[in-house]
Amino acid sequence: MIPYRFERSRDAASLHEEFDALEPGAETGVEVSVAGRVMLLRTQGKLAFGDLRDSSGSVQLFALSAATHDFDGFAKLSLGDWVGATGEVVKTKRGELSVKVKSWVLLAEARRGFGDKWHGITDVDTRYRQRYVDLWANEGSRRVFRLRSRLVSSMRRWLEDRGFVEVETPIFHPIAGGAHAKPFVTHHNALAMDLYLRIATELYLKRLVVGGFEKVFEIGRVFRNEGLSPRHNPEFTMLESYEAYADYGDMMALTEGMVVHLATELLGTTSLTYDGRELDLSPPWRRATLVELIEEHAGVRVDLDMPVDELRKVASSFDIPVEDAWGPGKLVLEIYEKTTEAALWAPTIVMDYPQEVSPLARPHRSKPGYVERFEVIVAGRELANAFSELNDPDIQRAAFEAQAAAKAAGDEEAMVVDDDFLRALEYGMPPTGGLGVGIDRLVMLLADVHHIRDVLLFPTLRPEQDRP
RNA sequence: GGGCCGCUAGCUCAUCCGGUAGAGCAGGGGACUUUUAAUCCCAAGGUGCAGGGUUCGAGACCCUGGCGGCCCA
Repeated sequence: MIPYRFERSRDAASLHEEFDALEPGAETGVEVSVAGRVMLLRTQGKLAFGDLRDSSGSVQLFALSAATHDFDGFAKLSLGDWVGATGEVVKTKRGELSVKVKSWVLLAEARRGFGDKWHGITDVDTRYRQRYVDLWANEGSRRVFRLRSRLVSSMRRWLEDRGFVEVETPIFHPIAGGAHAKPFVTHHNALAMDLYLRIATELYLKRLVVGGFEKVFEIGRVFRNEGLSPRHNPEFTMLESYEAYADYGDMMALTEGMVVHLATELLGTTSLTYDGRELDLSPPWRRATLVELIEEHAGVRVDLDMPVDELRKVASSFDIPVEDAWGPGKLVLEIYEKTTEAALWAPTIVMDYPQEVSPLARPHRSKPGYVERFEVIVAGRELANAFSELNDPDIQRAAFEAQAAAKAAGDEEAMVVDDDFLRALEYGMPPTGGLGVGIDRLVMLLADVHHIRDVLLFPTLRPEQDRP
C-alpha cells in the first residue's frame, strides 16, 4: 500500500552541508528521513547501496540485511522508484555520506525504465517531449531551468527595488500590435469575433503610463506565428518595462545595469563563455549608431538621404533580395542585419534606427528620419530593444497609417491603425522610455546554451504519432 | 521552402562489399557483508520509422511519405 504522505525531515543538500566533514566510518546517532528517486542501486549480498536523488541533490542509502526492514524488497527496487527512507546519518568506510536505512517505504513505482544510467537520454525528441525524463536523467537540463527560475525572480526583484510595478495585461487582443509579427488568431464564440494572441505587451503597458503608472513592467508570454529555429519558438517570454519622464538614454543605463546585475547575482561574474568564446558583459557597453556600425562592418557609408536607387544597389551587392516597396529606412536596416548584426559579439548598444521601420518610437531630437531607438546585440543576437516612446498622437497615427499601407501592399507583419491606443495618447502620455528584453535569449546567454528549446520546458513540437 | 545527416532491443550504440541482427546498460533469475557506472554467472529481449520497388535474397540499394537534427533562405 502506497502511503498518502511521507514525513521528510531533511533533503540531500542539507545533509551534505552538515555532515560532509565527517571521517569515513563515522556514526552520528542522528536519525533522519529522506525521500526521492532511486537513481542507482548496487547490491552486494547482505548489503545494498542506493543513490537517492531529490530536488536538492543526492545522498546514498545504505541498507544491511541485519538492520534494514524488508531488506530483500529494498534490494529489488527499480531505478526510478520513489522511496522514503529513515535511518541514521553515517559515513561509510569509503567515505560516502549515507543514510543507514532502518525503514523505508515505496512512494511510487517507476513502471517505465529510466534509460541508460551512464549516457542518459540524448535523443532530442524524447528530451523535449518527455521533459520529465530529461530532467531526471540530465543534470545539465535541471541546471538550466533552475537558472531560468532564479533569473526571472531576480529580474522581478531588481525592477521592484527601483519602484517598478508589475502588471498583467490581456493576452487576447482585438488588434495585434506592438511588434512586426504575424499573430495567431482564435475565436470568441459569445462575442462572435476573432481575437489575436498578443505579439507584444507594449501598447497596453503604454496605456497604463497614460493612466499614471509611472514605472510599470510585465514579464509575459507572447505569441508569434512564425517558424521554429534555434532562436525562435512560437511562444516565448518578454520583459517589457516603461518609465515615465525617461528617454532611451535612461533605458540604456537600465538595460546595462539589469543585465550586469543578473549575471553577477546568478553566475558571480560578468566574464562568460558562450559557444566556446569569451564574452565579457562588464560595463560600459559599447555605444555606436547603426550607420557607424554598418560602415565598420560592411565598409559602406549609408544614410537615409542617399538616393533610394543607390541604397538598393548597396543592398543588392550584399545579396539582399530587395523589394520595390522598401524605402531608405528598410534598406538600411536590411543592410545592417545582413552585414553587421551577427558580427557584433561583445555587448553593443546599436543606436538610432530609421523612423520608417520603427513606428512606435519617437523621432530623434536632432537627426531627421531617425528615431531614438536602440537594440542591444550580444553574441550576434538581439537581446533588447528600446526607445524613447512616441507620445505624439498625430505622428503615431501617421506611422500607423504607413504601416497599414504596407500591410495592404502585402507585408503580413505590418501593423494596423489602433484607434483605441491613439485615443489613449490623446489623453496625454508623458515622455517615456520603454524597454523589451527577450527572457529566453537572456537565459540562453547566461546558461551557455544555443537552442531556444533548451531553455523552454515544453517547446513547441509537432505532435508525435503512434507512440504511446 | 532548399541541401545534407539521422531513425536498429526500454536506453546508448554496432552490424564492413546485399546473405534474414549484436553489445553495454536497464528489466528477470542467481552469487557476493562497505559499494561508487560495483563485479561475476544464467536466461530473455527486435514489425530494423512506414509504405512501395530492385533482387534468388534488403536493416543495408532505389522511390515516396513521417519524425528529428544541422546548414541555407
